[in-house]
Amino acid sequence: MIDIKLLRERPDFVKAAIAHKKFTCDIDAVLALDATRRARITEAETARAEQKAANQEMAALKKGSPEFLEKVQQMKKIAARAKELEAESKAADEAFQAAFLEIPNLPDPSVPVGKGEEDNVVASTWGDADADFPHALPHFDIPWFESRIDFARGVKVTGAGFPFYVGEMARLVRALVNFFLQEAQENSYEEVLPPIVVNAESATATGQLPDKEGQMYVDPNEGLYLIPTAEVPVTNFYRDEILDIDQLPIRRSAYTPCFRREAGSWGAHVRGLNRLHQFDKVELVKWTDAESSMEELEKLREDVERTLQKLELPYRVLRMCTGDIGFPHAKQYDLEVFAAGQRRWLEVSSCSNFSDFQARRAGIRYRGPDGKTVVAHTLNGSGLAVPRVLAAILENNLQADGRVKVPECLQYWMRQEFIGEAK
RNA sequence: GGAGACGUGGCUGAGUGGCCGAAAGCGCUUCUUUGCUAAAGAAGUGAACCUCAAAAGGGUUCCAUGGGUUCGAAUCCCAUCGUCUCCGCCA
Repeated sequence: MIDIKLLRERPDFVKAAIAHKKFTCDIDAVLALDATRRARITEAETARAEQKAANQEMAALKKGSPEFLEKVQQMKKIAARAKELEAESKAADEAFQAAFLEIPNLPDPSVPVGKGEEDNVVASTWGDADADFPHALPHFDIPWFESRIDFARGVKVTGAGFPFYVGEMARLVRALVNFFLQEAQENSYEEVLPPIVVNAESATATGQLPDKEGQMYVDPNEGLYLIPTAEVPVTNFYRDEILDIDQLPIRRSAYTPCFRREAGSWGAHVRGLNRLHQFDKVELVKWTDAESSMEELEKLREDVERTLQKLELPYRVLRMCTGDIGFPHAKQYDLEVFAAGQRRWLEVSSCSNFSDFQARRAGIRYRGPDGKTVVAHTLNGSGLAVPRVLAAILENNLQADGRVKVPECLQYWMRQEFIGEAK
């Protein structure tokens, strides 16, 4: 949710700001609904105040006296009218809320204007994607790939997109998770191990509901959703709470499996590890005050970049354009590693500032220096998603002899320098 | 899963139909006194929304959540959720 006051006071500014986002909404209709709603609320509250005042008088009368009985008859009418107006005001409010929820967050002025993917700006690159990777292969073409990451048995046991990681590959995944968590800890993020199913309130607060319901796995018996990202439970940690400004910024990290139905997005470029229904990810989440979130976004991006650098994978940073940032996003960077076998850039992290948009939905506030409550800002970024990082490692580090060199930073957990030895 | 008890403000806890947004205590904030701290005293101390150009002020709502009864509900009824105790089951 954006700030309703801003919408009322500067509707043209809001319209202009979201004009370049890929979401459409009718600002004027929302404003009209807001006006109606406020009129209805005032009516209903006036009627209710009248009723309450009259009720006070009743309390002074003797019960059962003629005056009392007469008053009761009058009161019935007033009560009925108040009830009616209240229902109207509630309906008007719901209509407004529903429409208001459709308004996307305003992009930050620093976000490049653009229509879609093609207009994203490469902000920086690290490493040499043009270097010679003489032995690189798409990871799914490595001869031993299917014996270490077993898609066929995953299909048998669960379905497509749920592979088994076997032996040293399972250990490599675990090594990556450990490494990511350690990096997060070194960057002052406090680790949490959250629930991986959430209720509808949580999914709504972070913006998965109502729009992206089809992307989540649901348990209709309990009304619970498997999380598509740890962002959901972790951000909701402080839902409906008022924080102390001295606590901010709060930094948290969380490892979880993530579940995505990816309905409709199956097709080309999704072979192997490129897109899965279940994958592991370490997520970084921040809560900040209203002033410092942009600065914290840069720090968040730098934190993730350092981790990528330690893995020695070439990557690039994209400044996502207005047409490609998400619904709740004010600003977003995507980090993509270069997978030399496929010769493709794979998104491994998305670092985002939601400004106060998510926090307003989620009721996350803090008490400002003057004692007033202020809506907090929330941010998050992957730090990092495992399968695509794994894919890039397999492709880029493939040796002439068919083995894959384990990055230095993972050897502490792997206790071996190469994987993919002939079995 | 079965039986029972319970869910009130930051916390403890009163309140069983109108005078209750809610006693009292604790905590917290400010002030006074004091060389400092402590102690003592005084005042203040929830949120959301509507109204108001803004502030002040006024108003409405909120006693787990959602319905209902009633002129009137924290208080009565129903459902849901949660907590605790006992039993069963279980990693």
